[in-house]
Amino acid sequence: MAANTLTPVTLCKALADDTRLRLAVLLFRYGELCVCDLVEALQLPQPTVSRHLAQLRSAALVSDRREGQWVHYRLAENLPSWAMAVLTELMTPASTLYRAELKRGAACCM
Amino acid sequence: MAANTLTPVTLCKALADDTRLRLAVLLFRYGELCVCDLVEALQLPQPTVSRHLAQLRSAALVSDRREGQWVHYRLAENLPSWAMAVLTELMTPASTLYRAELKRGAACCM
DNA sequence: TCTATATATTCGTATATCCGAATATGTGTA
DNA sequence: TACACATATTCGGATATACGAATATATAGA
Repeated sequence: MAANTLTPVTLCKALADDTRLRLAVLLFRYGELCVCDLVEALQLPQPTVSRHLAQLRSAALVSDRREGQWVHYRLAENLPSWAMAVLTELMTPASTLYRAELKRGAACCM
Repeated sequence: MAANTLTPVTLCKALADDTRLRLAVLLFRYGELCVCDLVEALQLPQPTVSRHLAQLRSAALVSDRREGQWVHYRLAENLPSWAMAVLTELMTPASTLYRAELKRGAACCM
């Protein structure tokens, strides 16, 4: 899983999975969340969430920051503007679909 | 390959392949093209192009129109506005990447 | 050091996806 | 009907991807 340059296809592949798109929606909405928040919001096993986060990371779509035992994920800071624009346009319909996740994402493990 | 409702994930899956994204770029740019134009522009075997077009069709992203021996493809007319917005944002970087295809796409089989 | 908690990775397997090659279908024309 | 051209589909195999289960790693605190 080599680190990729973000291209249109790379971005689409990264978001072409329900779990990863839901993760992206949560990070887009809340800015930064730790893995346990994401696990709780998505109601999926922790290894599943970690694996998908690793894919998003290898697509250069998100970055992580460790703080003690927790690892916080966020959308990559240096995202190309076109990628941010695509994400923004996807958020409108996705936020509607994933309302339940967004609700659960409001809680924080800290 | 059942006909899908267009969701954010469906759209991303449809565009998560180099060939299909190039097809989308061509159709976005030229409005309507027949299969032989697309084959010429992409420099790929005709069955390959047909198969990918079928996937785009089953994602409800494109529609086709037969005219004699030719079948013309275009972006679906009834595309949800969010999908058109996402496509529009993807076109900027994709058009840069796929300049050669766009150049070849200017020719028409008629 | 021992333990608990948070997160990441590996392994095995099931399923999906892509492609080339071959073939089928549809349409126009002689 | 026979043939040519445009397009679609099927088949078989290679590769990619997703998942559950188990395990490994990292950090904090007793």
